[in-house]
Amino acid sequence: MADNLSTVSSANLAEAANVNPAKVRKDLSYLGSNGTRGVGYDRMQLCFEIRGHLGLYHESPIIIMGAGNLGSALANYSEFSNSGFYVVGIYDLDPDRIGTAINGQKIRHIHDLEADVSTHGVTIGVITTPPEAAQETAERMVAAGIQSILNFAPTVIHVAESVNVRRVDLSTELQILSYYRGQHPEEQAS
Amino acid sequence: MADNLSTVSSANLAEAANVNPAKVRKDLSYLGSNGTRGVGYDRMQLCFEIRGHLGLYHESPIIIMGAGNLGSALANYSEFSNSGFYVVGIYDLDPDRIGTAINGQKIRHIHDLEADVSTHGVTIGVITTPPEAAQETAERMVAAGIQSILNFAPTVIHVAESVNVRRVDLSTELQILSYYRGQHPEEQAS
DNA sequence: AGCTGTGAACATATTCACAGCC
DNA sequence: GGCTGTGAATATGTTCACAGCT
Repeated sequence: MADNLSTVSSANLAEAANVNPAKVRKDLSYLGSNGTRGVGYDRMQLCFEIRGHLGLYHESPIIIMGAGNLGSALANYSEFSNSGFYVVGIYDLDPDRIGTAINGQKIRHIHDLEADVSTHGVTIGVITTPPEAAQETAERMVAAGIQSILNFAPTVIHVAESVNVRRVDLSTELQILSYYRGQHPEEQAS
Repeated sequence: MADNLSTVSSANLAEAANVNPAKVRKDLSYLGSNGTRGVGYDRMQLCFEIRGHLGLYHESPIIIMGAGNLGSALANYSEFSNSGFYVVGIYDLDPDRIGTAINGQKIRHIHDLEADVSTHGVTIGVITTPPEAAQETAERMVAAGIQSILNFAPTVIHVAESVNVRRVDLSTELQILSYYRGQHPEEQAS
């Protein structure tokens, strides 16, 4: 790791990310050939290129559906601002929660959703509702104009094919760990 | 979907999970052949089989490192109890938080970690610390006897190969959505 | 007839290995 | 000499398609 300051090699990156150097090179090659043979990748150029490809130069507004513990945690998640996202609203049905502020964000009633989405041009929404409300919530989000959904509720939601859905299930993650424990001593990620 | 009550077909399951029926069958076949040709899978037997394979018949103790918003949210996450996990301790360094209770769970000082892990025989730990503390925390967990780590900190941690690590990065999830938006109208998950 | 279980076909992802450039 | 970029080789994952059981 005799680090040159302005440059980084696929081997360096691979070590940091716990992956194979060839994979780093192949993946980066899809963004165009930005490295210099015999030298490596220019750090700044690489950052620039990656951020560009991820669309992080325009900050994207997101909404959070459900102001329970997880929704509140996400509203406070400062990492989002470093990653090109900002929360424009947190929505709930519970009258006790509505109007309460989380990290400067007022919790809003779900009937403000449609207006907010169109005002701010939001296309990404996060579901942190209880599982039984997730499907209905998803449908309402889609109807309001949301195109991409990150679903933390432990349910599979069904929406139009054109809507992008990713599911993150915390229990499932633990179950996967639990399953691998003792069975496969190999690393599967990092 | 002419549902028989005690039996379920790979097509039923596939529809619910948004995947291909053949995949369901192939996956289930790894647990042994539990279906009946011409009929389907017996619901109860299937549940039993899957729970067994995931090791959910013995409840597993877990610990949570970091009592910030996310750690607190996880401590309250009721779905864990339905999935075979229970939280034996939440640990933090902040003196203002220690002793405070979250959902009946007292936040404990990190120096109780080693004793608690060995007393309860904990093998799974969750990291919800700030990123700069994650590596150190992971090392301490491993030294205490933790064998599987679920890492929510936006950092890649490096530990012995024998330790199972899964990373869940909330910003990355959004970035993936953001990347796919507009590019691939196909579904990638559910 | 209906549905599982699975080899074979296909698709995708990862790694190797080396030519080509600096 | 050192490191990228990439075809070819390998490994893994998914789907097809159908034989075989009920």
